[in-house]
Amino acid sequence: MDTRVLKQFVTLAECLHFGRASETSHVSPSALSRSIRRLETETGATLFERNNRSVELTRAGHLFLTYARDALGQWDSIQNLLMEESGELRGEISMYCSVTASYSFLFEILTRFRHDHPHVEIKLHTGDPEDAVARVLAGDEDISIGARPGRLHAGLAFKLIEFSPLVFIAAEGQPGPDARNWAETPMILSERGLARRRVDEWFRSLDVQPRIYAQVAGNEAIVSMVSLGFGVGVVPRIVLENSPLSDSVCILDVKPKLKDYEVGLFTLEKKLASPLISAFWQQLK
Amino acid sequence: MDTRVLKQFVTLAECLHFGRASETSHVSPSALSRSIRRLETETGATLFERNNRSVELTRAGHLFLTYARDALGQWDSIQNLLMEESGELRGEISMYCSVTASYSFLFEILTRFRHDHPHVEIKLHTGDPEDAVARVLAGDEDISIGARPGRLHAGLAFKLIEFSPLVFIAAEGQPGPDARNWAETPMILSERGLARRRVDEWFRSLDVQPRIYAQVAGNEAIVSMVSLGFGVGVVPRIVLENSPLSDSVCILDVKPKLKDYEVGLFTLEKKLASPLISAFWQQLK
DNA sequence: TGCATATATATCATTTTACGCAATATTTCC
DNA sequence: GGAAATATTGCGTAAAATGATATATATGCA
Repeated sequence: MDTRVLKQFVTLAECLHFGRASETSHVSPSALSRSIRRLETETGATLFERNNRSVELTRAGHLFLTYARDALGQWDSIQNLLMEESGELRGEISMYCSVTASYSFLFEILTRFRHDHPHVEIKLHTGDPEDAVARVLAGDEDISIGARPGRLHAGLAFKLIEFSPLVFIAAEGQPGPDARNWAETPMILSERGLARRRVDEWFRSLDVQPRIYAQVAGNEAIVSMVSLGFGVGVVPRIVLENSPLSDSVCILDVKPKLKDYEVGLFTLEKKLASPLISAFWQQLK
Repeated sequence: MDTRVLKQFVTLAECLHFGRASETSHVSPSALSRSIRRLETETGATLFERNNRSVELTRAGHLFLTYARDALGQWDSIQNLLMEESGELRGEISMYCSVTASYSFLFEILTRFRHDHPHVEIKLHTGDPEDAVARVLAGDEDISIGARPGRLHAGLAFKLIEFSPLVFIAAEGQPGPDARNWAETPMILSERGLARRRVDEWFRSLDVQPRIYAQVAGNEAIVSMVSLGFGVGVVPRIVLENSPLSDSVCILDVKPKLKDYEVGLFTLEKKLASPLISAFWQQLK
């Protein structure tokens, strides 16, 4: 069965933009354009009212969207049903995590999972772990790995893997923490996200205006810059433990300590109904 | 959307025979075999338990069959819904009738219908009109043309087009009916069907054992043989009216007359729910 | 047991279909 | 009025599906 066209249609109906929709669907814009056109000739209805500047669902398009969502849901259901029937899981899970995560615990998790369910394919995407929650919420990924934020978004499920202290690091051979003048220390920080918020708060509590040398995305980049002596950075300790540069930096004994990262898995609660996601989820712990 | 594979699956599930199923689906056996296999790898379940001698639905196959029927039904529904929405009919109707029917009233009917609904394709199959009812009942065709049988099968809808007398014909220049000795007249009759039953009954009422020269399928063949002087035949008059051989034969004034044929359209009552079939049906009258 | 038949599947050449890239046309914004 | 954005089309290529034929295997019958 060919569900791709239906998925493409739904994607386009949701973002109303051929370029973005084609990207999400992993096809070229021209291919998407032709798929939609084929669908339209096949149904005999115009599904999108579009000119070169805007895309809108027609009345018929709305009707078809309801159908498409339904049909895709039922296809999923029968897949799951047959899966249960055979007792063997099949399908695909998309994951998102940082490079560090993929090197450390993910490797072990995936090895075990692959052994138990050899027919489930894992599509792994790596990137800034600060996007972990957003990507799952947006539906871009089934599961992601990241740090638990203070408040969990409604409908979001979280499973703790381990605690990892958020530590200050400096290049090997820097002056000790007591001698440090924070207002003049060049800092290498995340552009955004949980780590950045915690550090900002930390400086506020000390009533110090930090001197920010660089704002970067991704913890690995922070370690690199710190090891080169550009300044002091803040990363989860687990990043250090998996970094080839860990010998070039040292952890500073800073007071007060930053709150530990709670590293774990995110997924949408509703996705736990899927046997695949559920199996992955259950296996942990 | 690709519904062909699902249709093929349902067909196979119903007849449990690759050869016949492939014929019904208008593909080669090898293509069907591969389609099913693809479906099986895709779902990860064995849908048919088969060796070179028998085909059976597995448990998973039954589940999938339910799904497939449902999915096809919903696809039909959305097609119909969009059709109503646009007010323009699209799709395909399969028809079955005799060559004579296609030459006579069908031409006019189709011309009109095609004008009103240019996007509806008519797949016309011709053959022995005695099969008209059976083919519709078997689901091979949406609509067929033939003579109304004495009792209408349950669920079968019939719409009268016109009455046509069932007449005895002989080659031009044969002796008149009064002089005829029925027991010795070579008869050219249908192998089976309504005409044959009526003729058999007619002979029985005369208490005569007919001398059957040939039994053929198709009224056109009867006219041919009669015109060549092989004997006396019985056909609906409409066949004569559309036959290039009509000048070579003459109608015998036989008593008692056979009951008129009620020529008309057949379809399944449930198919009248489809906008396409319904439109075709409504247009007549 | 062995041969003929039926029938699902594998092989291979061919046709059909889908795709991506680049070019095009059209709309909107400045 | 020009520039940027963006859906679409043409065209060459790659992939997929198909049909004809061959093959393997199971069944029935002598």
